[in-house]
Amino acid sequence: MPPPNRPDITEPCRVRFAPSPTGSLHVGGARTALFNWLIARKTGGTFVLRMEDTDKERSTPESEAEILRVLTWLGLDWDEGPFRQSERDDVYRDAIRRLREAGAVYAAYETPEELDAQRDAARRDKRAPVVRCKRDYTEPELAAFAAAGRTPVWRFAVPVEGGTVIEDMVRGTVTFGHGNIEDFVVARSDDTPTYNLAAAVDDVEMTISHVIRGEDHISNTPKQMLVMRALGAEPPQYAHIPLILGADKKRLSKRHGAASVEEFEADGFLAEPLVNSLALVGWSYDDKTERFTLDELVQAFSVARVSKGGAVFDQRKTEVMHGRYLRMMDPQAFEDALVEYLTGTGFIAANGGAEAEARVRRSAKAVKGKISKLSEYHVLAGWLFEPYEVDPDAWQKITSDVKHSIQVIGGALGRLEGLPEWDLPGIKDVLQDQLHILGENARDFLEPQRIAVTGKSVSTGVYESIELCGRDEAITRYRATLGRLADLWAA
RNA sequence: GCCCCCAUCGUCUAGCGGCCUAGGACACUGCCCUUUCAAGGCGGCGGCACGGGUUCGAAUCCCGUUGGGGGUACCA
Repeated sequence: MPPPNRPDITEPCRVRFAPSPTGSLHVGGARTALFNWLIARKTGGTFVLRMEDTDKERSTPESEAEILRVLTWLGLDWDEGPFRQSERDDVYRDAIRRLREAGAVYAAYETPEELDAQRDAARRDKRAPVVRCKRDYTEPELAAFAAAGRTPVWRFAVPVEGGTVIEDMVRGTVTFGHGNIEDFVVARSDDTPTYNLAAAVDDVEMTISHVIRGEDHISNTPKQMLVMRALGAEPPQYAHIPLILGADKKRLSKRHGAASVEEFEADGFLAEPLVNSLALVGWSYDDKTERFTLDELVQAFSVARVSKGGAVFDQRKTEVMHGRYLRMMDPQAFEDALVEYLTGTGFIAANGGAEAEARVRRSAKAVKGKISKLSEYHVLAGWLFEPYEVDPDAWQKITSDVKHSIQVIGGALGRLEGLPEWDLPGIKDVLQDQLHILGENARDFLEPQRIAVTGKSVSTGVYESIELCGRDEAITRYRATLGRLADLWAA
């Protein structure tokens, strides 16, 4: 579409998705992965997957497995990796060694208290709370530290002058003055690398051409660029995409409801329409088009059209779009997806296995026209699996005008009993005819029928429900309802 | 506090100096439907944060204010 006046990626690129395996895949993370994947596929580039698990406390193999699983479920396949930073220690060690040789880093022995004091003092002075550590220890001092078992961290010696500028593909030129960047730690006292070191080294080492990541990383970017340059490498291009927000405009998190892809999956969302919705958070194609298949997204996506501002994730809209997707799906594909979902939730097993599956399959068509996510199946068709019972709210509706209900339900029952063939067209014919005879409007006539056969005020379509219920059961239900109504009328 | 970013209907957005009396989608709402409810169709409500510039002309460019967000660790 009308290409905005912003840089784009058109050449085959090497991009990466680098989550830390500390939980399930977040909607925000999924969207970052998606944007990277899309641009890789669009340009014929390479999508690299890298686990940033340098935090041994919080990283778990379960989380990694879950992230891989969800990425696969979403349809985002990777070309290289998953690499694990925890397995690349030698790479970082070597980088730190080179940094030391170049004089770009120094050993720092400050205690946490000393660091706090330094930052507090700066804050009181209304200056940036940056840490600059002592570098000119004497031999005896160093010997004393060693004797006391104190091991240093290695800090990057940030230049005192100047600044680092990012030519960001979505934000434009962003400059950070070196005076505001502290001498950040690149290696912990136990010799393990920190995020800023590992990420910088890996992006260089994996020859990443474009780093597309959340805006929350933008203040790390100058640090990583400094590391890269000290290592004699040119930084890649950067594109910092806006954060996904909750309704309160804060970064989307679990307290906003469903915040992980896993939760959407469990709630009966399908991957393709979910990806469609995810793509539309912080990106748009033009002033109208909103429906995209995965392939269409690959064609249409461009980083030049990524928006700058944070975007509230509208779950309601996601659901509505999802419902439309379901309605337009191939009937057989929908049926299979439904069965797969209900098998996964244990619904089918809990309701008798094969027999229940057959019933689900028979009801799929009727459900398809109204459902917006698969977890709603039980709302529409749950009655098919339960003993007949009229819900209180439905009973209230039907008894607000008992006489009318008896007339309408009784009339329909008579016609249904006389049906030679129990099929949808026949049921429809006969009920519509009855509707004519009674001179009713559809709503007043059909509502009681729904309740008579399903016991619910919300369900699959009336005609479909009657058909699905089966002749004997439907007639039994009609008679039961009519009986109760008659008792009420007599009283 | 300090650094960085952002700012069009409630929400997601189109818009890049005149096509804007600001377009679409979701939500909300009214009506229609002898296939009814949470389906569908047709309408309606609703926005350029504010103040200064620049310009013949600004939602679009510049400055400031206000508001929101992110960062500020031996987390990533």
